[in-house]
Amino acid sequence: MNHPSDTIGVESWLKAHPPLPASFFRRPTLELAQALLGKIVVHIAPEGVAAGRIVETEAYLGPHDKAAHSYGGRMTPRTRIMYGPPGYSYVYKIYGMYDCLNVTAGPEGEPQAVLIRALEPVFGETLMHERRRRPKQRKLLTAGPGRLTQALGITTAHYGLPLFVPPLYIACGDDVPPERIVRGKRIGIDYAEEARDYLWRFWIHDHPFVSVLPKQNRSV
DNA sequence: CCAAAGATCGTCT
DNA sequence: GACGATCTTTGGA
Repeated sequence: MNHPSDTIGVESWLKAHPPLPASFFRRPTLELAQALLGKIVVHIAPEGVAAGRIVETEAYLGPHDKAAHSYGGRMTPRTRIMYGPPGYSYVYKIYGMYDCLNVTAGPEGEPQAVLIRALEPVFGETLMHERRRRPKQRKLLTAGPGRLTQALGITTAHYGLPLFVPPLYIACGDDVPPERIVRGKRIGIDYAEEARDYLWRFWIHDHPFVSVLPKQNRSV
């Protein structure tokens, strides 16, 4: 299967989408979760380059957030990277079979992160299609945290990498204006008591690659 | 279209 | 030893 984006030279595409600076990540986590919308996740792998625009994120705010892996200040080999500086990859395995990509956030010592929940394919779609075992619906390539990591070839082997240098980085893309950002409750954390109601999920309004469309929406 | 169930293993208790 | 910041498949309406 061929795709128009594959005909663009890899080198010229990469040159047009350089990494954002480390300073980009240095802002309050709820702001970062929104600032990441429209930016592009790029992975340069041996088998090729794949990239997607971020259209959905969730913020996890550390020791006081019952839905966060770092709730209560838990410090384990898995959560360690969240205690470091912002802009690093926190990749974890979920349900034994899927990998989820997070961007560490907040200043050093504050174990916070932003989960990347959905992308819109922008480069290397043929490669993504292969990695995803050729789904029938294009949306199934990258709509969902487990799907997008599989499409981009991201695994727990990429744990702890800086996301402002190759081979895995966040590239400049669009700034999404506030009026196009919608917020709602986070997905799959019903056990988290009061934290289940926090509106810490953000997505681009009406975007076709958003993973789940909830009933209770609210503009930012 | 939706709900239910199974898959499968790293991580923490 | 239990469970999950998920996804796929299946079966019924």
